[in-house]
Amino acid sequence: MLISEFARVTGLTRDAVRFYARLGLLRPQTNGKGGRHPYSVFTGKDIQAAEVIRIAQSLGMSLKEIAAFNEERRKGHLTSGRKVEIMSAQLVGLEAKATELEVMICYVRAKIDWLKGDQEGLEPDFGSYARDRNGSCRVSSSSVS
Amino acid sequence: MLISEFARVTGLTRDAVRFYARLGLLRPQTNGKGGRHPYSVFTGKDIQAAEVIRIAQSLGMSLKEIAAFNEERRKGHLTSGRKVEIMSAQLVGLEAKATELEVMICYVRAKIDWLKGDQEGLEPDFGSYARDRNGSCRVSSSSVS
DNA sequence: TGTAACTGTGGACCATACTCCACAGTCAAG
DNA sequence: CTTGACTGTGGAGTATGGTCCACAGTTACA
Repeated sequence: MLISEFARVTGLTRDAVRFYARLGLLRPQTNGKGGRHPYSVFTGKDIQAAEVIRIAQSLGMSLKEIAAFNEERRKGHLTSGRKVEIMSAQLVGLEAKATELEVMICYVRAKIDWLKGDQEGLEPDFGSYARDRNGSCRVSSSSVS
Repeated sequence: MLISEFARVTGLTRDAVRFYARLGLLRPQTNGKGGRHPYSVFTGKDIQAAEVIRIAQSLGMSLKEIAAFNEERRKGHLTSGRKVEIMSAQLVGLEAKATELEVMICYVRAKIDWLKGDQEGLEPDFGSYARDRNGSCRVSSSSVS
C-alpha cells in the first residue's frame, strides 16, 4: 500500500510516517514507480511496526530508543546470544516500568477507596507506596512531615 | 530546604526545579528570606511530588497532564464524588497502559525464549500479542503476510 | 492528451521539556 | 563590612517530535 492508505490505517499523518521513515523506524520498500522520487510501499510488517512505535512511545520511550532497539534487532551480524542480551536489557527496563506503573495504580486505587469511604483514616500517601512495593498493594505504615 | 538541596536529593537540576515550579507542578513555600525575590522552601511533600512527576513522566505523561491531575486534586471546591470520577479516569488510563506494557513484556519474553531455543518454530510476531491479550502471555495463532 | 489525485523534497514553523547564561539581589561567616 | 556562596529573573538556545506548506514530478483515468 502507498503512504496515504498506510497513514489512514495506522492513524498517523503522512508527515509523521515520512518522519519515522527518515529516522529509520519504518523501512518501506519501493516498487519501480515514482521516477526520481520513488514511491514508498508499506506492508503488514510496517503496520505492526507502527503499532509497536505507538505503544513504546506511550510508555515513555523516545523515537531514538525505539530506533536503536529496532536497529539492533535488524543487524544480522549479531550473534543470537548478543540479541538475547539486548532484549533482556529491554525486558529489565520494561519490567521496571511495570513496577512503577503498579505502584501508581495502587496509589490511585487507594486514594479512590479513601475518597469513597468516609475519609476516616489517613489520606493515602504516595511516599509509602513509592518505597515499599513488596506485595500487591500492601502499604507501609510510615508517614511524612 | 532551599532549592540546591532539594535539587540534590531529587536528582533534578535547579533549572528543572524552577521550571516545574513555574508550571505549578511544585509549590514551594517562602520563608521571609530573599527580599524582593523570596527564596523557595521545599519540604518532604515536594520530594514526593517530584517522585510522582518522575514516574508519571517515565510512563509517558506530559508535564501538562501531570499538572492538570495535581490541579484537580488540589481544588477544594470539588466534591468528593467528582474527585473519585477524575481519579477513576486516571486509573483507567493507567490500567490501559499497564495492559500495553504487559503485551510488550510478553512479546519480548517470547522473543528471548525463541532466540534461546533453536529458533525452530515461528519467530514471535508482535501482531498476535497486540490483538489478543486475554491471558497472561497467551498467544493467538494468527500470522501476518 | 489532459487533468485530478497522488507522490516526494526541502524548509519553515510549532510545542514540549528542559539547559545555559548573565546579571543582580541576599545571606552568613569571619 | 567584606566576601563568597547562595538566591531569583529574564532571555536565549537545544533536542525531540512532529506539522504545515509550496513546489514539482508521477500516475491513472477519461
